[in-house]
Amino acid sequence: MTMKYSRQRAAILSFLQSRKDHPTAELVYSNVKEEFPKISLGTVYRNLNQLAKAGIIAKHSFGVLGIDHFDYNISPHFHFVCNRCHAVIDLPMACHDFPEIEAEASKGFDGLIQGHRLYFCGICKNCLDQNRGHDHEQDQKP
Amino acid sequence: MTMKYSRQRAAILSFLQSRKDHPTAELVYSNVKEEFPKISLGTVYRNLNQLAKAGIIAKHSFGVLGIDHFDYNISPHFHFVCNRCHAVIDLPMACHDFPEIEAEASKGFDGLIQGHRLYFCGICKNCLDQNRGHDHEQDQKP
DNA sequence: TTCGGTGCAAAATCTTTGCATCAAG
DNA sequence: CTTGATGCAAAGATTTTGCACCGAA
Repeated sequence: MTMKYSRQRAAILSFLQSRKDHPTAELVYSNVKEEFPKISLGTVYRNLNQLAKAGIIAKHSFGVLGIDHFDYNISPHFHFVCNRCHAVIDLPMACHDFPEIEAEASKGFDGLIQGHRLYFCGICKNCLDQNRGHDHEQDQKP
Repeated sequence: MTMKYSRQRAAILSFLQSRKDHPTAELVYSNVKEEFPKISLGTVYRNLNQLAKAGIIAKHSFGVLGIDHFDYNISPHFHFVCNRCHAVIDLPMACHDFPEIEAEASKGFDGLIQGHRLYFCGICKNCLDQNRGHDHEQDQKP
């Protein structure tokens, strides 16, 4: 199924390119809506999924609330998810794979291990600054 | 908020205890329903979440389809998620933490890193056996 | 008797899909 | 013209919640 040009898809991709955070479909929608007031959320989802399937963008699902995040940066890198505000942030961490991890995981395991997912959790700088010296019962468990 | 005994919750916990896979709420529901035909899915969710919050069971969200999995085994261990059938399987892998990973992730990062999540993906033994020598376009991307 | 638990149904979230129409090639 | 893309609304799938009633302590 070849991909035909569309101004909506171009706008979606361009918006994604302009941000270094990892927008949700809803956020993409509300921003692209400024240029295309009649665009529908369905179109946004269709295009994001299509671009992801084509390997042009990346779709990440961190277990948080079952919400997908989309990333223009498809080069391998690690992510940080804030336990408080759920922001997704790139880590500057050098991206060496940990190949020994998969080798070790294979020991004594019947199936075929093809890859692994690793991401980090904690409190982002914004949230740290916002409430110093408060209690934070609302934090998620690690 | 103290926890009062209920036969439904006991049955849910007992079912979870009987399995070494990681049932979804729906699966817990359909099984406990045999003993309590009138139990509702809402009750199952309320109890699973309550037990998880109390630290009696674990709730895992692997990015797959936004479905939660519940685990009677709360001791730290690693998981494998099948890209084809989405089964969640415990790995026999020795559970040494990789503490150097978090130290390295902190370098050059403003926020506070409190933990990380790591799990493995691939094809489980069942799926490997079921279709040898076929194409597998339906496999998810790593 | 009191207060947490249950069943039921409705709602909240996030995402996908059917269909008539539109527009790129 | 042909086929993919859009907008809209409806439906899916998963999880949560309001409420009246039930049952453990």
